[in-house]
Amino acid sequence: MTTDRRTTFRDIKSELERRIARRVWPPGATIPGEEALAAEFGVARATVNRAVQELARSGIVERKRKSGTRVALYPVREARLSIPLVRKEIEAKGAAYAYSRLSRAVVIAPDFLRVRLALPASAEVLHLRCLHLADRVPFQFEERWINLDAVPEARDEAFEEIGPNEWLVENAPFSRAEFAFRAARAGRDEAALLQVVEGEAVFVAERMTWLADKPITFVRMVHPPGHRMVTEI
Amino acid sequence: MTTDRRTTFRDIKSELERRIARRVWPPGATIPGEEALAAEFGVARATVNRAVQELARSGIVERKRKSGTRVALYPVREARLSIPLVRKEIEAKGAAYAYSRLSRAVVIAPDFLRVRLALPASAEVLHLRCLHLADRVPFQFEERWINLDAVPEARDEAFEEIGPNEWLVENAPFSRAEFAFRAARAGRDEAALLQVVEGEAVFVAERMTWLADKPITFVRMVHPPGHRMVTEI
DNA sequence: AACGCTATTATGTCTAGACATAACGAGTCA
DNA sequence: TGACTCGTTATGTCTAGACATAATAGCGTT
Repeated sequence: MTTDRRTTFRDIKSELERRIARRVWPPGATIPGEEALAAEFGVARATVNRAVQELARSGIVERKRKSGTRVALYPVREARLSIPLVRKEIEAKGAAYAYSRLSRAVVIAPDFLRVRLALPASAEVLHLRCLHLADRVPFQFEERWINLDAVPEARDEAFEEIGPNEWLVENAPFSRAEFAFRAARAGRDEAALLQVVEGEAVFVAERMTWLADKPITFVRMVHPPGHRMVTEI
Repeated sequence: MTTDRRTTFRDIKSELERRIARRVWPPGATIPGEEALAAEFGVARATVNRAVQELARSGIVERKRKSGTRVALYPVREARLSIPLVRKEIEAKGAAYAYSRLSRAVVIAPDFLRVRLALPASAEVLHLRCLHLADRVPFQFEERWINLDAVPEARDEAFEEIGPNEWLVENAPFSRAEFAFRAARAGRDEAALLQVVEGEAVFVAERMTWLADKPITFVRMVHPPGHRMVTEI
């Protein structure tokens, strides 16, 4: 006996995907309207709507009122890149996490930071340097600046037990963030901390965050060679 | 006269976001059920459902049947990383795009590829090496392998005018892709092609794609130093 | 105490129908 | 010819009600 469940929006979504993949509807073609698809699959229009909307969100089709829905010519594939806490990332690998604060100082924001975060002249920031280890091996060197005007509570935190990342997650929510990833050569300090040869290729991730247009923090995270940032569609 | 439109799921979503940001519901707290929120906002439960589901998708809350919805303790922030065609990427910068095929050969899949794509022994693949330039400056070195079992048409394409990326977009759709990003040191060949010093830190992006569990292609894209991959939330 | 069944509960999804809204095209008027 | 208006159409969203499903808590049995 077949378990004849009713058709879900998922069924419809994957059937539409299949047709697009098999070029029943080639790139650029307009696919039938929601009404027609609803009739074909024997479901309510809302169900078709949900299926097609999800396809649109993932960039496989493009929708426009009145014009209809068409298969995207150059699908802008979007990978979702999840950015967990370092600790979570390390624990997810099954490794033991360890954290160490290297230095902490309240300083006048250096020029490059003033420019990038649009800080006023002589703004005070908290400068932190930390190391995150996985199974006692250096995993990430973190260099962070926190805008003390936006997060004055940071002035009273030593960051000896808890990493700035985790502390900020709990104490300073952000509404907008900007990420950048690049390759760089390890400087003398970084190389020593990460226990690699000076000049080695390191993976650098930078992040700036804001809460309602007020800059919160800028962080540079340096990973030793071999580190891979992975994602999928 | 105020245009009193009715409350949409967007209104509800942003109100919930606001409450979470202002710690009306601190991290870890359980927020009211859909029924209760629907009553509060004076809307149908389906409307609340959509709002909360979108929050769940972006990682701000976590939902579980029976247990309810709670504010994520460590919100797994998800950046959307759009992966356009190289050509589009270069043109978007306002630079002139140029493409050049360096080599093309049908070969037995090398071991590392066989393993990564789970190809049978002695599977034939098309090996391509190409260069993409922005304003005559090397922008990306592309080394690609195409599974000829999955995409036999590739055997008849010279790839002298059109890049494998664009060709595949139009001729071999994929349903799943896996990306990896890392830093590496430029080998002798790569360095020469990208016109950088050997051993320089280059940004490497790798991508594997499948169509319904059938491996399509593996590509290694190497960018010269200075390249930044940027995204935001 | 350990196990397995059952009722309960919150979310997940579907339906049928309705109105809203963007965008195009045709017809109207200056 | 050009600007404006209005109807048409496909998608966008909401409602009210229903059933589905996962997960838990509590109960009873061994």
